[in-house]
Amino acid sequence: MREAERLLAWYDANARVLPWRAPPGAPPPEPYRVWLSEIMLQQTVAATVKPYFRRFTELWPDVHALAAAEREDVLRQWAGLGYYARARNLHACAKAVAEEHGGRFPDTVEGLRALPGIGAYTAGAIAAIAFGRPVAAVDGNVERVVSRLRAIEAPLPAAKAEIARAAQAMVPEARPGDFAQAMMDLGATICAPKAPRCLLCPLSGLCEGSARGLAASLPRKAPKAAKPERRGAVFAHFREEDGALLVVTRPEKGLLGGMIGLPGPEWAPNPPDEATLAAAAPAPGPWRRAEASARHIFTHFSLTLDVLWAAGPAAPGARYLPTAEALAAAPTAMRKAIRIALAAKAD
DNA sequence: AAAACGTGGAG
DNA sequence: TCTCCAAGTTT
Repeated sequence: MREAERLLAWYDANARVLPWRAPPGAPPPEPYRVWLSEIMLQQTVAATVKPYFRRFTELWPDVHALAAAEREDVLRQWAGLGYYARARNLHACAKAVAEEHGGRFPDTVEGLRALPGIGAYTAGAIAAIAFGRPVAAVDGNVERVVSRLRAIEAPLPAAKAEIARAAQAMVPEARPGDFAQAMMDLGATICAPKAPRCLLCPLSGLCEGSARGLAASLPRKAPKAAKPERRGAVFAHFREEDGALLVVTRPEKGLLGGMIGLPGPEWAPNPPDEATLAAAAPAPGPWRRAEASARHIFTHFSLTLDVLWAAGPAAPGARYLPTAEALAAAPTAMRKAIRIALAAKAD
């Protein structure tokens, strides 16, 4: 318990001020806001989340409002944040809470865990922060802090269970929500991945990793696979009357699922040949090739997208969006391609 | 159980 | 320019 007390004392003086957070010791924020922020924060730094959180809470102040929203609007507002399955699950979860739970989030780890998009970490975080349950919320920060504190040398992900047990053993009965956030703040600001600032750490005297000079090298991780290259092409078709851009909705599942994009052949190790290109063109052309290509790095592969553009009469049955709207609703990879098409057309 | 799934900031 | 990787979940 000594660890938790030190950490909470540090948190009382050093807690980051964040829009989804209550000050140390204050009553917790609404579960809806805790949940929304936790989903957005998955694999995403706080600074990136802030404007999205503000926008979502303005548009949809509670779970009923979000449940009643059009899914397309939710995805559009999420555009740019990445991991779009989160947005699809967010909407599904809002509907489940509104329709099956009377608009109230479950207040237990098990109940939360059953909702779409809520895994072990997020269930723990909501249970602790919104409902005061004495449970650990083990994210990347906590794995780092705990593996250093206990000098756990087994590599991730094998060490996950051991780390989770050690984390749970640290959770205090009082202020478990503040404790969870304190662990994350410590990991984000002091117990940093590369250069831990042990001199400023409230737990340094209790830290076995620091004592043994191991802190900066923990947690150990299995080496990651190399990133393959993929090539593709997209067609930017501008409707001649008004310059609106032809867009398609990407397949429901998979990469950028449900988001809008520019049409084009499937991405492959090699650039598409002429026949493949011709078969994928959404309108007659003639197509001009932009000088620049769009380059985008995804989690598990790198992509180079050639950009072909043309202006002409509307293709029958196609959807056209004003370019500003297309840009706003598109995921980043597609935004890059659209910008290149716009620049080429302006020349 | 390993792989799929985004993006941008830091060093 | 390049590597690392951040408040993970799903299949």
